[in-house]
Amino acid sequence: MLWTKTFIPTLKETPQEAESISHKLSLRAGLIRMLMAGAYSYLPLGLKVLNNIQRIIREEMNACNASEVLLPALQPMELWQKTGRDKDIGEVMIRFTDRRGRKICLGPTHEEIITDLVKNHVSSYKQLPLILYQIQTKFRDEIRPRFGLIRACEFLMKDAYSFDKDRAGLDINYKAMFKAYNRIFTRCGLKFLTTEADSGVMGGGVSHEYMVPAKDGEDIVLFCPECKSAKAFSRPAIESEAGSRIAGKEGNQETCLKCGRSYEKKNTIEVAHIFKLGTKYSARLGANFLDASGKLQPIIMGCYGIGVSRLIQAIIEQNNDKDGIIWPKEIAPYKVIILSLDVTDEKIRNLSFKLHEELKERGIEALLDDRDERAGVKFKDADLLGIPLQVIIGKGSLKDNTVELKVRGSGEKIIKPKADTLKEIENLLNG
RNA sequence: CGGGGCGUGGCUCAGUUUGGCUAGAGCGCUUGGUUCGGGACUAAGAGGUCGACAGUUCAAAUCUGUCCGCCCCGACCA
Repeated sequence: MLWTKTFIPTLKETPQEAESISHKLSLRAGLIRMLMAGAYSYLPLGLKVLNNIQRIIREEMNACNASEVLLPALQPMELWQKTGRDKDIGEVMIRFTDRRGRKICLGPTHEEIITDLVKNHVSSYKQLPLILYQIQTKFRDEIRPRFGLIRACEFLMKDAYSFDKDRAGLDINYKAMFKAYNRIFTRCGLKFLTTEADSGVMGGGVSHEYMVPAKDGEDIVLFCPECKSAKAFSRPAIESEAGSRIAGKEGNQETCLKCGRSYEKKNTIEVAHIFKLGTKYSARLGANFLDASGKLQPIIMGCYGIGVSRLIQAIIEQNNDKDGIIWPKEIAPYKVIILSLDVTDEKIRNLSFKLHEELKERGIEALLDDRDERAGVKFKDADLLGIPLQVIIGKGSLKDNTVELKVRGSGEKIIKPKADTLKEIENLLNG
């Protein structure tokens, strides 16, 4: 892709609206723009990142024999009244009445909808287990949207639902999802913790949260440095510039239950939450099946959510330096950026375009900075965007018949004979 | 919703305390010249209902009131 043909509005200064690092960098690198509080537009670079995250999620979900569906955002209120969650969820749900007087809401989550769907088509134990998932926009009228994509009123979620004939089946699927999630977040370049958590409004029994340690994270986790166990913490402790402040309820468990060590508090971003739902939804909505002995049973369910759009910023929180973003390889919007330092020089220009084509032929997506800008501007923007590998084409490389590469993460600069360019790029990307 | 902060060209901000001439600067944008490997210099330009409405006043970006928007802290959550 040519820079001049796409839309990458980078900013030299941080817009007033941003406070957290990831929010600032998302705006500065031209990934997103705010339309209103809690609603963001994804620009070309942001969308590419979002798509890469989705690709990883799909690969790992499909590997668990989960099948992708896409459910409506428009939902009838009746279904929510049947489970009683219309009251539990309350004001967070965006509701309205259509022209025919139907009571409608914009889906904040989809347990009711998926259960209703499965109810009509699963009637035998022979059809179980079943895992369905979707990547879809959720709507929540959040009390306080904040930190850009971290807490938005319209956001992208991956939600998976497992349907089993017994508890043992649920345990198997739950474990499979747990492992899949570990792979997903590792591939996203994240360091993360898992905690046992409250299931809250979702209901059911066991649940785990995936928490990404980040300076500006909203959630506090108690982490045991000894046995590496972690625990959700309901009392937030915010380190502010004015000093540390503690608010909320007292009397929480301060030492590790397993080894007695004192917990460390970590600020984190919750990127996923998985639940063993049991029969809460199936029983209330009548999603039953006939077991091997011909007895009617409610389907045993689990649900598994990932905050997809939120992940963009969670990843940035853990992968940045003073110059900008440092994308993990699988997430990067482009693998390579070619800095054509002087596009008015025909030789430099031709060499840059030629490399761009050659990379394309090899299936390597590169961004070619073909703007008529000074070198300094291109260096700064390339660092800001965080594309893993920079190929710098200027007078120097032309003269010596060499190519100059810079690895964004390490800052390492590599000079190689021009003939080895493609080989070296492939080595660096695969290494 | 409660507490705090902010709102002035696309972006960052000055000016508001103490009302006073055609509302400023930097960045960005357009055109020319000089530059050209880490966000250049220079000249000439374009671009603003000073968040909105109402009020006070000879006179309002500036004072008063109401409303709206955005950010931060709390309850909520992927």
